[in-house]
Amino acid sequence: MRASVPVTMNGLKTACSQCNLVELCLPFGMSDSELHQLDELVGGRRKVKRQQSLYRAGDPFEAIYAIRAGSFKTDVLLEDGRDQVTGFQMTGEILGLDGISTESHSCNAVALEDSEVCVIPYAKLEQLSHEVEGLQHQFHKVMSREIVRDHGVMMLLGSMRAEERLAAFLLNMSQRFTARGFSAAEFHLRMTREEIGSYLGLKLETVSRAFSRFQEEGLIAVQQKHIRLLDTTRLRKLVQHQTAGCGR
Amino acid sequence: MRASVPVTMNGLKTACSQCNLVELCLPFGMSDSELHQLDELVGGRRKVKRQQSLYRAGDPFEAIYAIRAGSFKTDVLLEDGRDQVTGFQMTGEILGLDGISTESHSCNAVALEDSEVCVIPYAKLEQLSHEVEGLQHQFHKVMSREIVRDHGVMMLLGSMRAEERLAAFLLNMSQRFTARGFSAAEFHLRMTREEIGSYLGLKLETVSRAFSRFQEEGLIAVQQKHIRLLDTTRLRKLVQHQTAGCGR
DNA sequence: CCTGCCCGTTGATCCACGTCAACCAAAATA
DNA sequence: TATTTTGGTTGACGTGGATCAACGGGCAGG
Repeated sequence: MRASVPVTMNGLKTACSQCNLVELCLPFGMSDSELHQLDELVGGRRKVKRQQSLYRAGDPFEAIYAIRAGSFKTDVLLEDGRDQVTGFQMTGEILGLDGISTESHSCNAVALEDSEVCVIPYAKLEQLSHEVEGLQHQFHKVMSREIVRDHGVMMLLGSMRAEERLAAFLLNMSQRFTARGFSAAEFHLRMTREEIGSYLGLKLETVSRAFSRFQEEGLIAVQQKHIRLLDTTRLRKLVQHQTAGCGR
Repeated sequence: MRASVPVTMNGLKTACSQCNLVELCLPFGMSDSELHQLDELVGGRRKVKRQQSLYRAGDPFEAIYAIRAGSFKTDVLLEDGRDQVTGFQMTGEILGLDGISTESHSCNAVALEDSEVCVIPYAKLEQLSHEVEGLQHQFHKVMSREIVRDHGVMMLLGSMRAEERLAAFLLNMSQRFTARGFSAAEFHLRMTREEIGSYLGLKLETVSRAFSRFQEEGLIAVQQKHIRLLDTTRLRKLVQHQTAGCGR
């Protein structure tokens, strides 16, 4: 072991090569030597307290962010007050990609709990992409993944019914917790029913009712924000096919 | 004028520097000298007949495509047959970005009319991005724009009512036709009511009724797929605020 | 301990949109 | 020309989820 292990404190230099989130984050799949070249990438860290914004719609775009700890939601809002949660982000995921197109952010990123991010100055990313074979490609993959994910949400919003949407949401969360080494069957949601509803295009009451219904049916066990998945097979069936019969 | 102007035929080399869509397409904003470096970018052209696929979900990803002429829709489908149109694309717009993440396409791209695309081999794009200052950035912008667009659609699907969605759709089409030098107030839709409905998360009957209602109210004139916008101000108001009163 | 606030649950009612069905026009085919 | 097919419109009716409203539990602060 080396002496100079990066310390988790504001302002201190962060090294991707020393980070245990590397498997989930931007440098995923890069070689060891490439990884060391990336140690220049992160400009610093930033802590964001629960309910605070990492950035807001309209803010000038300067950097993208990799979540080191905690979780976020992103949302857009219309002048009339209506808003829409466009995504929930967990450790290792990248925030801020929306800002590249107009050089200013088009949504708000709000911490769902006390969190910390790595600040990746966009100019530095572009520059390093020229030098480090593999970074460019990896970054493209991250952006492309975001597009594919958004298409999935569009599918969900455009052609699924309430319970199908919630089932899809729960399975997605489960899968992402699993990827982070947590239990696939038992987890703690950091967002409120209203936020889930906004994301799924439903009212909070509908979300609550769907939770209750799933519980009645023995699909899950709900205790506040703590969720246990009891029958993922049936949950999966629910997403793709509708409860049963109905054929078409 | 030079003699060697590129000819619009299959297999013939296409040069971005000679293309009149440059303002709308990937090379937007690049300098003349950069533009000439891009003449290597396009691998060739491909004609796609109406109703035919440019690529299908699952196809291996090799290239992205710039639309030279015509228009496309992209859609995803669930095993149970439900499908969702995720977007409509016009000349100058880029198709295929979804394929980068998994190295295989995640949706279908279908021509809405006889169309032609420039094939941009992805490997060549990555390579040229290293050499041509500006191409990388421009490409990032294109991807980011797609993400922002998708968020807009999520907003629409998640928190707007039928007529608001259609109004937003019409205004968006108008704006894109304008950018291409066509009339802002009068245009021809290439897609069916069902495809519009799928995109907007509505049934075709609902789309049809909304068209009729807009016509009754003097907002638009509809004649089959030919649309004339008569009162864009009220259309815009409809999108953001709901018809009138109703407060919250 | 009590108090207040936020969040979630549940019930009753309403309505926007889906569903089902008939019909028609335009376009494709013969 | 008649004939089928495809896409669009319109009406009648049903329903999933929104809305409105009451209530309750967890938790922070006094």
